[in-house]
Amino acid sequence: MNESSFSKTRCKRKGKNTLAKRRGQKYEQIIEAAVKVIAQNGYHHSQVSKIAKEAGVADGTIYLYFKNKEDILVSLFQEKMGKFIQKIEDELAGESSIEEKLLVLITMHLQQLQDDYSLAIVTQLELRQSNLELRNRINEVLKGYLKLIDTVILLGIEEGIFSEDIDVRIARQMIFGTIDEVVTNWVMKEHKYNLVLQAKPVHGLLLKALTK
Amino acid sequence: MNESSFSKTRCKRKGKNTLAKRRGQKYEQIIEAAVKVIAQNGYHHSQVSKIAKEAGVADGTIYLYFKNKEDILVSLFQEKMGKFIQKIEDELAGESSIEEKLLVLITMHLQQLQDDYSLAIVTQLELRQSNLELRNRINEVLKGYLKLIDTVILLGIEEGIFSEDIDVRIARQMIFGTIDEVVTNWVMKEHKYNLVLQAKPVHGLLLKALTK
Amino acid sequence: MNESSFSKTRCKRKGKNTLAKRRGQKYEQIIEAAVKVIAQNGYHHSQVSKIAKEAGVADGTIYLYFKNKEDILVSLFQEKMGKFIQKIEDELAGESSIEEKLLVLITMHLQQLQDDYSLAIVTQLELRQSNLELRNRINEVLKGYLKLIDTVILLGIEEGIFSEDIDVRIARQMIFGTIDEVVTNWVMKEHKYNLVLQAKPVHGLLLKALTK
Amino acid sequence: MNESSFSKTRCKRKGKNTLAKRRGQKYEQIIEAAVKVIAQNGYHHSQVSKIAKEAGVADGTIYLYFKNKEDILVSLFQEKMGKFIQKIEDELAGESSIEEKLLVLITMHLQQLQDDYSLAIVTQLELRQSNLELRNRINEVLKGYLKLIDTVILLGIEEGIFSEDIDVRIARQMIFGTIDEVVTNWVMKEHKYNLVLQAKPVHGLLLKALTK
DNA sequence: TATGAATGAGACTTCATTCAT
DNA sequence: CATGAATGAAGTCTCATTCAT
Repeated sequence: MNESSFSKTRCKRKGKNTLAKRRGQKYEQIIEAAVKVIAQNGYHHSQVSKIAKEAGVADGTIYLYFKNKEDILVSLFQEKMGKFIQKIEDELAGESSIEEKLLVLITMHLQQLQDDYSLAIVTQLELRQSNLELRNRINEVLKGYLKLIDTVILLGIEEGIFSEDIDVRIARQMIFGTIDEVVTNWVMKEHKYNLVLQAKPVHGLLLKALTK
Repeated sequence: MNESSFSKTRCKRKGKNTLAKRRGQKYEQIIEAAVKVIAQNGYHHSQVSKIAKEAGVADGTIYLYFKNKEDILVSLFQEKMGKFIQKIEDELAGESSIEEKLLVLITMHLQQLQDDYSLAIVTQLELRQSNLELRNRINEVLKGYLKLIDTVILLGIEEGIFSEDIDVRIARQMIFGTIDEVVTNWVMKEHKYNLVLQAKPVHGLLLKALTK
Repeated sequence: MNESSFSKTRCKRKGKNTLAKRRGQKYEQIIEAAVKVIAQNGYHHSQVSKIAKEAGVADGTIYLYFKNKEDILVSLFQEKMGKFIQKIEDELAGESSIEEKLLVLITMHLQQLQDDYSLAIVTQLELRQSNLELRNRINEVLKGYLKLIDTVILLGIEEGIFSEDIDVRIARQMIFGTIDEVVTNWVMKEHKYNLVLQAKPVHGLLLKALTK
Repeated sequence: MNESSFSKTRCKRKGKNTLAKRRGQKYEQIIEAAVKVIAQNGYHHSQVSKIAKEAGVADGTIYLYFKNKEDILVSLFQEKMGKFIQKIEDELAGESSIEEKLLVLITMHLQQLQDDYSLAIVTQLELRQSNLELRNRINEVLKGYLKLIDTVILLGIEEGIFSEDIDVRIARQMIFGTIDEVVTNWVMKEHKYNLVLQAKPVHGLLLKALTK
């Protein structure tokens, strides 16, 4: 994910052809199939028919659950990112010190992508191969995560641990940019090393940059 | 650019049409046209015919200078990135202190992309919409820049300014990831603010992270 | 046909679209359209779109039934030649004397092509405008016919009518080469005379060559 | 060659741009290059530029000696066939008996193509991949050879050796069709056996067909 | 004569989406 | 709800030919 995408908005549709049923079992099936197929074949070789086959449904069925192909991608990102953020938020709540909170954020970010390599490929590489419109929608989804990072930074400043001179936006871009870059490198190196082990040194550098 | 691409390799062409041609006026014309067209229309709407028209040459002429459409992109990146790095290297040579060197690197990176918004769009957004093979070739090109960053980090450690505990790879990922994220945000916000002004605060944070 | 092509092999298609489809009505439609279009316009001016239009289907539909353009040609040949041979075989079974069998073979060969001038153009002229790979596949199909000719020759020898000194391969090449040349000439002369009437004199010469 | 092509006619061209210079050294070079390139790469992969390169001339130079690409093919056939026929005619003159003449004709036909495998590929396979117009021009060239065959047949009848009931056209088609088929088979079998050795049995069959 | 860089028309094939069943 | 056969628009690349030098 680039720091440019994340949200919970859903396209509304009216009348009979609404996608109200988005919560069916097939909806999940298709999302999972999409992650798998895109991770395996790459964005440009992931035809709707291939996703449908992997999901065990007919091509046309896709369009009962998603407006179009792009909508699969955005929904995929929304689904996965929603859970991604939720987990981090839950974990953060249990920590008291700001240093711990930052470590947890970094660790959880790395952990979750290490645990789901297919998802990592999709978020770090394949999902970026999209047009501007799609990227903007993805950014809406990403915003939730960025706000979470902002919260941590602001809390650190409030508590007097982080310098009050810090430009929050830039600090957030540093945190997200660094972690994102670490993950992308890991993916491109075909995850040949332990990603979560990078959390400690990353935490060290970022904390040093932020603290008074 | 993702921290994953940069080099000087040139693809070979068969027969008479070899590298010699790449120095022709038309070669430059096509590269410039490609940057403009891709920045304007996005990667997926930049047909070869559109680039040819913008360059003022026939469609077929493109193929006298480039192996295929993808080759235009890679060459574009090589061409532009070669100059991009060269400028930074030149500027770095003039600075003595490591703090200044880091500031110059950040500033030049931001400056060059601010000065060429079309190029910024292409490197930050459009060029990432490529398949894995293309991305690997781009990464080769990017390597030169990453090595440059490594050089600065190692120098800082040598001089006793940066902590010797620093993991160079991670430090490099932080520096590149942060700057890259700053630029991408600027591009996605449609460059409504001065990008170079971000250099100072970015420098402040990164320097703080690295110094003993 | 050159003495070099004939078979029943079917190319495989991946996924759902397998041979089942080849029995659809559209499959036949496309084959018939291809014969007509190629006979009228020549191989090199028979675009897929033209064939699709003649068949009354969309361009893309062609690719649900055929792997590519070449596959239309091979399938066409297989389809038509299969019936061609079958008819001759059926007719031969009804004849007792070897002389009659040879006459039937010649007559049927000429008759069938005279009855379908479009097919004659395609087999004698257009289908030979293909690359080596295609020609080899066509030859596979043709083999069935050549074997049929061999059968007749061997029977003649067995029955003591044909000389046992005969080189079967050469005799077969004479029979096929002669009939093929007669048909090609008829086609190139724009079928201005009755082709079947050539059967008698051809039969006379060939029989004389073979008999003891 | 199909029994459908051969002549000495040359397209006339007027004014300065005439191809009067067709007898230059380069003319021969290009013809030889064309035979070699077409035999090696097949008709469809024999671009004008490839022939030019093989001939050691510039692409444009081709057009000083030939009207267009097709003209190279026709000229090639004319050149080669002219010599082909001449040789057979010369040889025939030395023979007295009609049986000997027929044997010489068959042998020479096979011999010349066996001696020049590149030419055999071109005449038996590649040259047939042409459009109707080209084929008609080639047939004009071939006529000379067919007339030669007719001459032998008529002589045989005159001398009372061949039956006077023979249809000369059909006899000629049998002779040419048989030899042509024998050669084509040899080429497609990648000339793995001695072609000239086929002359005797072919002669035996044809002579038997024709004699009283 | 000779060159060879430039031209530009032309076609195969893919694949997201629809809709009759 | 589900299907999957059918659609048809759209784009990359080749290569015969030209023409300024």
